[in-house]
Amino acid sequence: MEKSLCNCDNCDLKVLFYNSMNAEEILLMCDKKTEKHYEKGSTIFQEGDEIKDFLYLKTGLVKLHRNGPNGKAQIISFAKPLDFVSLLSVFSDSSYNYSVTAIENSTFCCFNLDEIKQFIRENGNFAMSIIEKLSKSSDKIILESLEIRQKHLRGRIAYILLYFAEKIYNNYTFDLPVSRREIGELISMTTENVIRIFSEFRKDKILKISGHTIEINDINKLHQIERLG
Amino acid sequence: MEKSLCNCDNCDLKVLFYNSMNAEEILLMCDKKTEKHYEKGSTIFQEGDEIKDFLYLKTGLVKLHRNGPNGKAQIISFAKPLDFVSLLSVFSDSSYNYSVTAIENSTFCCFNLDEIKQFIRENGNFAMSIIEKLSKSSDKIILESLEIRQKHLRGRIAYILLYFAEKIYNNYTFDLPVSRREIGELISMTTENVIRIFSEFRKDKILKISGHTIEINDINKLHQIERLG
DNA sequence: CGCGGCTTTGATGTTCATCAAGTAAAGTGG
DNA sequence: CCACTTTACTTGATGAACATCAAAGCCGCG
Repeated sequence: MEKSLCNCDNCDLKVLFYNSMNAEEILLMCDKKTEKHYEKGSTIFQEGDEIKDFLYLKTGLVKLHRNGPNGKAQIISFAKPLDFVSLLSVFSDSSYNYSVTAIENSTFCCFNLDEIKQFIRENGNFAMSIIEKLSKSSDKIILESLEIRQKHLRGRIAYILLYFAEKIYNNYTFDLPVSRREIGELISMTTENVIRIFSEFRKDKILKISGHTIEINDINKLHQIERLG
Repeated sequence: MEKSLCNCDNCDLKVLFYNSMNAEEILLMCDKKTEKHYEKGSTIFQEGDEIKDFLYLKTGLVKLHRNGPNGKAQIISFAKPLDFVSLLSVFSDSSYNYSVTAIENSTFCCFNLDEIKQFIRENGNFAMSIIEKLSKSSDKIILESLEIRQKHLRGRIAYILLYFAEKIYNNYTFDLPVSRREIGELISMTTENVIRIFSEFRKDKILKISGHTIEINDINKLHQIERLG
């Protein structure tokens, strides 16, 4: 959790985030920003923590998760670089109603939330950018959750495999960054059934599996299962 | 779908929506606003329609819904007065990715979206109000969807009954504004099972049912089922 | 009156969670 | 480095939860 000033010259966020700022404003913002690094497996914040920062994932991969009232763990979403992480809660509550944990070593850009809010008030274009980004992020999570609710288990597994391949790694061969249990927590099914359906897909020659390494062999069939399952 | 200028003096939205405006700005906004009335059952807009307006539900009850890729209908959420209806899509897309239909006779306050966006740029406090409202609405929908995914059918029915009683009608006796099929579409289960579990709850003396009129007799038990089911 | 949509119940089979038991892999302390 | 513990993975058997199919009654509406 070392802290250091960010070198904004090489910062990918600039294009997106600083769209609406002039050079002077960028410098100002840059000065107030810190970078924080988290090791794989470490907790960024927990359900119930007070919201003081506005966080933006620069590198790595994290999971947003919570505990249901029945005690069952549930993963809300994964976030990859340039996704908001401060999404839910941040503008609607004073404390987080979900936790964030690093799945891979991750770096955050970290702003003071009050300063961000102040800047929203002062800079209309920045406000619109935030609204658009926030809106897109929410839409995506809502749509994904609705889709998963309509799918059978096979469809859900197809969905998550294509998600990793096409949205996260841009490659039909990849290393699963999460356990079978975590996949179950994300798409609302038991660990055993995650494994069972992986095996089915392997037997049907749709996948090659060795440990956490997945190779999707029959992309069309997987897409078909995803759509109809 | 009659149009008329809104009488802002008696408008409930003023407190919430115009929080950040001075008297002059309110008058300006008021001038540009129209009210639209929709009869029960009529369509406000459909999936794919271009987004030109910013809509706010003043009176009535509507459903936000969509069609899954498999062709199955799905209700995303109900919206009651003072809820945003222009929520999903509006700031993130150029066309709606869901439809809105009136469940009860409904009246909307209707603004031009571009003018709203312009006002967001010009008025920082208004921007923050919009962000907070948008954020709260999204959070609610996301959380509800996550909760439903973890519940068994009995828990889902308990959930939706308590939702109508406590969130919509503020009364443990109420008329269901929707069909059994629509309830199924909202909480992802078949019409038959909605009916079956209604019957179970009736046999267990938790409910009295006659047609669309529901009376919740055992509130504690229903809450318990909602939590653990 | 007849048609279509909503409601209800029962019978049936599929999908899925749970339980159990075993193997493999990964971390821990001596 | 090895014994030990824990956690992850895997498969099978079983029963519960759920969807589907079928049939019938009800009601509103043209």
